[in-house]
Amino acid sequence: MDIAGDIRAKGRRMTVQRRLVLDALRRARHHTTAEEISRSIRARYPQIDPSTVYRNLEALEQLGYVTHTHLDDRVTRWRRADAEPHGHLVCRRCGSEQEIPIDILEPLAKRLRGEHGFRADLAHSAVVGLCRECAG
Amino acid sequence: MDIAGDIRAKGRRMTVQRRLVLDALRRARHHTTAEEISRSIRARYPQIDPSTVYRNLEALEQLGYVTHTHLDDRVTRWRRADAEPHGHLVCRRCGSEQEIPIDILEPLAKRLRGEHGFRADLAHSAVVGLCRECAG
DNA sequence: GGGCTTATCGCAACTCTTCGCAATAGAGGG
DNA sequence: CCCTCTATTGCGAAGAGTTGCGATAAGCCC
Repeated sequence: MDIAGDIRAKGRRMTVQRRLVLDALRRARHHTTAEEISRSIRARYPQIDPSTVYRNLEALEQLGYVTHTHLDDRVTRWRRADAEPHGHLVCRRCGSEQEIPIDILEPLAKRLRGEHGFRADLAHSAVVGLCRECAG
Repeated sequence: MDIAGDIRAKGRRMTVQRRLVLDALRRARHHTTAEEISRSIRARYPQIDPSTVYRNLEALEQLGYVTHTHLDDRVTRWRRADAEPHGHLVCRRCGSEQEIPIDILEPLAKRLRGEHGFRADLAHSAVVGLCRECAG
């Protein structure tokens, strides 16, 4: 697919900055933070302002190319939208993270939809608790 | 129960500032933010620094008197630990929040415990998605 | 009550993120 | 290729939360 053309078709523009943000997300293996992306871009292109990175992540999310997730801290994690969705378990004691298949969360999603008409996105936030080691 | 005595027994101290934070949480009906608590205290006692409020919330959480929750924004919500636990549904479009009985989330907690040895605290983070109205 | 130890405080500096605004530069049309 | 429109940018400043540090005062012992 032609991202640039698609973006233009939606009345938005493909700028150098936007492409750099997309590339940084492409290079990143896992979830990254805006601050990390900003630093990696500014290493080569110091003239690019952090606020531009923040705004582009938001714009790219609206356009459907990236999504964000919340682990247990207050930091927003970003990744490409075409990566496969999964859930997260985060230990509140040792901070360890593990990914889990999304279908484990499905029954709950189904129930929330049936009983509350609520379409849950259970990949959006991590499940917080105690991991096997910390629970003892 | 005597909170002051309990705190001292744990080698911590009961200060004026700590008591004010506890009182503010007691007055608050629902989840509040650190910033809100800080403002309400500083209205009467402007000499109390916001950082003191943040540090006290953290200390009181360690001591077991308060807990925090994450809704969909980056803001941490605080409440007394003795309030009854419940889950949250937050609509990512309209921002509406609703509370749900915690036992709806129980089956998932049980499964995560069985399959991953993970003790999930499903009241800790809100479930994000689309509410009935916004899902259409 | 006085002295001692150290948890806690207020302050100042700093980080991360957001916002308003004037300047810039994509993109479509002629 | 030039012109026009406006999405987007960089900058400066403000918000919100965190951290280091010297000063303060809570709690314990006598």
